[in-house]
Amino acid sequence: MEDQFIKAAALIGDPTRASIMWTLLDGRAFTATELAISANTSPQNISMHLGKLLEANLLCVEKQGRHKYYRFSNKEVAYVVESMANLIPKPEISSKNKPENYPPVKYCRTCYDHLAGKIGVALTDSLLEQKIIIEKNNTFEISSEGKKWFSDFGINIEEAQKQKRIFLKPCLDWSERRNHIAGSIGTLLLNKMLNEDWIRRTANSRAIVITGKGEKEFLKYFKIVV
Amino acid sequence: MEDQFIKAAALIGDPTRASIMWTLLDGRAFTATELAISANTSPQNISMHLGKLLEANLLCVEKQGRHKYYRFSNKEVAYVVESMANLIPKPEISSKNKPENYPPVKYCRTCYDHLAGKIGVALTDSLLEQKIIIEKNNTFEISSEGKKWFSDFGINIEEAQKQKRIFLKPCLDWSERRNHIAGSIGTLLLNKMLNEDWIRRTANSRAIVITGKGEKEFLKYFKIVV
DNA sequence: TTCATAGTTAAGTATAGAATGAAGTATTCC
DNA sequence: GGAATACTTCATTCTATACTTAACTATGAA
Repeated sequence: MEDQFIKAAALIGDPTRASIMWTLLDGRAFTATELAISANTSPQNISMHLGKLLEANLLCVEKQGRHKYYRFSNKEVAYVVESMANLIPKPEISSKNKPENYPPVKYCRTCYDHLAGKIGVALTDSLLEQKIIIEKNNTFEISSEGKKWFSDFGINIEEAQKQKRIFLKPCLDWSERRNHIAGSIGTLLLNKMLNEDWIRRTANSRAIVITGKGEKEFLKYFKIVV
Repeated sequence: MEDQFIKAAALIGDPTRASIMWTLLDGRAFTATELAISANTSPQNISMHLGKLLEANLLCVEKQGRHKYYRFSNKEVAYVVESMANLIPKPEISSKNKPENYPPVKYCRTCYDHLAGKIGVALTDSLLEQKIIIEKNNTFEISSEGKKWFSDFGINIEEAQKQKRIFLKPCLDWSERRNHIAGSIGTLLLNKMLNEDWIRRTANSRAIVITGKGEKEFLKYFKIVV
């Protein structure tokens, strides 16, 4: 048991492979070349490392033409990477270090498969404020008014509740260190916003950008000034 | 940000340091010598590695005479190690591989600071069965009868609820892959059982043993045949 | 068909950093 | 006091494995 644990740790512990995992935390699949670029190494080298991660079942791969798309093979792997990201000490935000000095990734990013960062926290605050969700013993619950709200918003709560994965759970975000909504509801909200073009993913980064439409909608639905 | 993540990953990724973390997952503090023995290496080497883990704030240390006791410096670190342990593939349990063939650690162990393994899962099942706790959207809640039960059992719910840390949360155990109760209630139950000598910790292992008294009490309170 | 791109495989090298050996400081116990 | 134990520091050695160079297959486009 212990030796298997050590193997898993060593696998993620190599700098190049850690860089791969960091990139994949985004939740999207990346090609070998993209991963080589973001890890700043050669294609041969990344190929070797991806081989090891595949072998250990930490990643899975999908072939599309001459491209190969790599992603985490399951949630458990993402949890490891997220929990490691959570170890990173929060940077001191003094009046000198204005938000503008930080990369946008800090303010609007996805956390594996849900919305995290400042926007995720603000969104959660707004849902709490509007009593759409309520906090109870460090978990979130959807209120009865909340159920109506989600349905109006275009998200089928009953459907989501049927899914196996945790329905509505808090996720301690490593950049904000505040709970925000993860779970299937988090995923549904994220997808809804992507589909409706409130937000767009950026290439090669876990950051997302808010569109003009998104700005208006965030204000309207969540009273969030972007 | 990424480089800090990579450093953290590399820190845990070294085999000797991973072994240290594995041992500390127990939740207890260990001396440098104990860690050297369990990691099967020299005192000098363990000292070097402990220095690095301290430097990175993954561990903290408490001096007691000529001994130095090392432990995780916070919950976040334990979460990383637990989530990594969770990656270990569950061994196939066929009729040939009888439970007896597995080391006791699998059946009765602590999970950082609460009761895990078969006994932890059985305990949780019993609490659910007796409607002391109820499952709701993948989280646990204490019923009103449950509050009385805990008070009779000698655990002050109101006091526990005041504590900052998560009060009652499920923990996916890596050996059983079943939810069981973690959080402050988990800790209180564990401590109660240790104090009342239902169970005892074993040296140099995360396993715990059940005492004769414990056997009777587990049967009486939880209908668990040990 | 030819060229370009995406990715892999294999053999050889280089180096980071883990382990070792020797020598030191504290602390406890007799 | 002296011996034993717990732990650390530093200089040196060693080695696992990440990375490189080179040659390969496979897909797609011109």
